[in-house]
Amino acid sequence: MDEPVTTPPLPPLEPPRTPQVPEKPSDLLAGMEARWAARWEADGTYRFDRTAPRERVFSIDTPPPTVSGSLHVGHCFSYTHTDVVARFRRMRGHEVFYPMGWDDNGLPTERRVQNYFGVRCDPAVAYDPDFVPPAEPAKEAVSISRPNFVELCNRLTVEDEKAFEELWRTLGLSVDWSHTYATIDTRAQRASQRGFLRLLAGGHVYSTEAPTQWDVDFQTAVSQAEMEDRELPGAYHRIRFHCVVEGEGVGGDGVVEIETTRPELLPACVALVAHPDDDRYRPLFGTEVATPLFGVRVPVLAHELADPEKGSGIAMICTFGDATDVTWWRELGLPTRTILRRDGRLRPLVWGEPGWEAGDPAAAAAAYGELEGKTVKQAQRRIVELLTESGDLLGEPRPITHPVKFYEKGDRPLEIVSSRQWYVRTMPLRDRLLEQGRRLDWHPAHMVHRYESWVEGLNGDWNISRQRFFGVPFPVWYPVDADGVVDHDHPLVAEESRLPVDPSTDVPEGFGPDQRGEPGGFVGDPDVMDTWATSSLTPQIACGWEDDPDLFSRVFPMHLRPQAHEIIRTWLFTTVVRSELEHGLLPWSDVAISGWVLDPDRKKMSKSKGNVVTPMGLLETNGSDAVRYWAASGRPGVDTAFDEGQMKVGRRLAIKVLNASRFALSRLGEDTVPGPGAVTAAIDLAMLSGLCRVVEEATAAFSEFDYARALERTEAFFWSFCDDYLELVKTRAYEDPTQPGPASARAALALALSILLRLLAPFLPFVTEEVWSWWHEGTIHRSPWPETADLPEGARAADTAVLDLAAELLGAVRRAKTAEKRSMRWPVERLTVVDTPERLSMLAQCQGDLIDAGGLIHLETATGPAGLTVELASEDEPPPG
RNA sequence: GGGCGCUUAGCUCAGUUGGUUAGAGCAGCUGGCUUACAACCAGCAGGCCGGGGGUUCGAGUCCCUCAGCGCCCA
Repeated sequence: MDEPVTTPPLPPLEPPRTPQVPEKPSDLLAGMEARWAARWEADGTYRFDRTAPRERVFSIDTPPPTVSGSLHVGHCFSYTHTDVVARFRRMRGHEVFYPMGWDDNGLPTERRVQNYFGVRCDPAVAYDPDFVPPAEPAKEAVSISRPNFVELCNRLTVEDEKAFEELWRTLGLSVDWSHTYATIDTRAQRASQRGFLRLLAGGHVYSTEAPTQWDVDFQTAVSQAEMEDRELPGAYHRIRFHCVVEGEGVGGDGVVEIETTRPELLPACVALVAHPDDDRYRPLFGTEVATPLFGVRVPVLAHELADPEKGSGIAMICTFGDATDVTWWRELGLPTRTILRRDGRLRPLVWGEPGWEAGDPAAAAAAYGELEGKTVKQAQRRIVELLTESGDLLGEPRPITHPVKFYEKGDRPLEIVSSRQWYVRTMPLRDRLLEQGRRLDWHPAHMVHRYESWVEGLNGDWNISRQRFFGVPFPVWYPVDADGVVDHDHPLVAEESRLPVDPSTDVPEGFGPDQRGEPGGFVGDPDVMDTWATSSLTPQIACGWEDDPDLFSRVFPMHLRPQAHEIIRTWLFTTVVRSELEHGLLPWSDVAISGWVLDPDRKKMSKSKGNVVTPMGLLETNGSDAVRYWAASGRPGVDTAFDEGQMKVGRRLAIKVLNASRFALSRLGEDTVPGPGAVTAAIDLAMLSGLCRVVEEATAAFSEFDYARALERTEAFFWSFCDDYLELVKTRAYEDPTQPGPASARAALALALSILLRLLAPFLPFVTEEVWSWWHEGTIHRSPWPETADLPEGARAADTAVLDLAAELLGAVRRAKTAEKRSMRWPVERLTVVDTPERLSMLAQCQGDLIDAGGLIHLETATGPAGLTVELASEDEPPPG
């Protein structure tokens, strides 16, 4: 997107009132999350103002969590990253559009419903309006109709969504809960179907019957994006084919030996293939050989993709063993011999019929009869025995390890079957998609490589048909001709105004329900869409595409897509595809990639580990601010170890904020809080000068989505502010407020605290809001992000040297006391400082504070080579007080 | 096979365009109940910056190379 993120003018900071400081602030920690969450909801603190002009809007394409998956600590981690950015932008004056979605569409929900209720969806079963699921899942799954199954899916996801919302509210996500969607809800279905129909009208989708990657357990097609390689043991089997014409073959012995890892596919063999330059096989090209056991005549052909180095250099082509088989089949114009059913078992065949001509049909049938009905694994074992008996298996199988394609959620290797599917034309778009991906601002920048290598490696169009039940149906029907043949080439599409439709119950325009499945009638498309076909439209769904044009014009294209890196090839990629095809635009300007949460052994946090420590338990034990602190310490894109120790550090920080605030605000007393102009003391200006730099750095880091850096800088400053500055000004701030020194200290305290609280507010929304409420009327989360202009001129001009010197000398005094095993209250008889005239003149500017904080009785200075002597008061001299 | 990232204290990590003596927190150790905070504070100790080579007045930082770990793609 070319449109820059602008910084709108900030609202003025509301003047503070007299602080009301609680006696023991840490008592407030219990129940703090619930208290403020309820208050923010009641006040509409995070409500999106939909009248805001587009220039002021910052919109976020929140990842919809898979609600049927388990809640785990990784959710708290990555969603906090987005939330701190959202809060920063809001304080910068943006109107933040931050909706929440629920991903309930698809297979994870189906699986959960099957296990939870003990049911199985069978589309052949009729709808039972009175169906009640078993109280306890029975051993044998109950078959129920698709509408009943979908009802159960909807019922369970509502419960799951409640658990997520509860977690998000407790964690303090500044989501606008009036803008939520679910990927299976009516709006999402309408958008998905409308999106599909637009693609169809634009010629960007097509349906075809083609070899497809198929999971035999889930019995659905899967797309390239859902596939993964797994290294599996296998074995090369050397098998002998017999030449049809005597005397041919390698060396004229009448045989050709191939090697294959899938001997069970021998009945599906349609050709042998070798490289065109391979001299061993060149004489055979154009001849025919017969498959062992089955005696089917297949040609020997040449193709560049045959690898002379692999096996014996000549391969058998089956329909279909792998993707290369598909390429050969297509490019060499080979016939199809399908032997696998969609459940992964070998189907019945009649040998001798067209396509299955065998030298000896009875023998072929006998051999095949040993395999029919078996799984590929079982069939492989048996055919190896048969080939051994016939003498066509040569030597022992040679074990190897090789990558095998799996569905990422599957347990058995994918098979390739021919079936009718809808495809989105992505291949012609590759260059354009690469270009668009590079125009995004990636955080961290190197994540663009994940996108590039994915797009460059695309090997086919995007299959969006899934043979499943809980999903968005395709809004199309197909005419059935007078002979009962379905015409897939002329789909009957739904009118956009009718969407969403379910073609299994709704009927196309101009037809009656009684014409379903009849000659001259219609049939509905039986499939549902790939979940990514819906999730790729989250910007459109969340922004109200077509349903709410006014909202859409203000929030789309969006500004930020936050997500994890493992779904760059799915969610991010498909969203870019859809936005390009529908709008010709990038869907967002910036992408922020979160890392993973690793367990202490540096492995990706597993579900079982995540379940041991529930995220809600973590929030309750440590407080949400503490968990957020841990999460925000993980830099963008960097995998981060699960570390409850870091949460304890966050907890300490949160408590420190409460206590330090109580201290600073209690100095301000009943009087008016002095304004920044009252800051005159050198050491106060030095402190504010340091804070000025922190404001600059935190703002710059946040603007680049580097929240971790912003936190680190702010936190480091805050601790030294507490340890040194507060100690140094403690006494002076108590003194007569009408005097310039005390007035300066109080003004500096008030200003620094106000700025520090606001810098910390995105990370620690609960304690900062708590403290803010002690002395301000409104919420801190809508107050302006601090700017250097808030600081007095003198502070911006000053450096931190005076404070650094005072802290250094105070440190020396503390060291001396610790070395003598004295309490910090023990008086110092004499501190002698020898240094340059410049340093001594700085010391003169802060010596009052140093004397008070160090308990110095005498401070002596001299010009000379730097040196320092601390003399503690003698032991017989009792400490004062 | 191609690519991306990581490797700094016992652990988790900062270290921006090369620039004083490499930092923080946790854990450890030694002390201290100090009028904001014992849910705290002060202090101490702890490093061949993965190995090797190079550029430079100067390298944790830049270049080359090797190794290990993780991931992406084929």
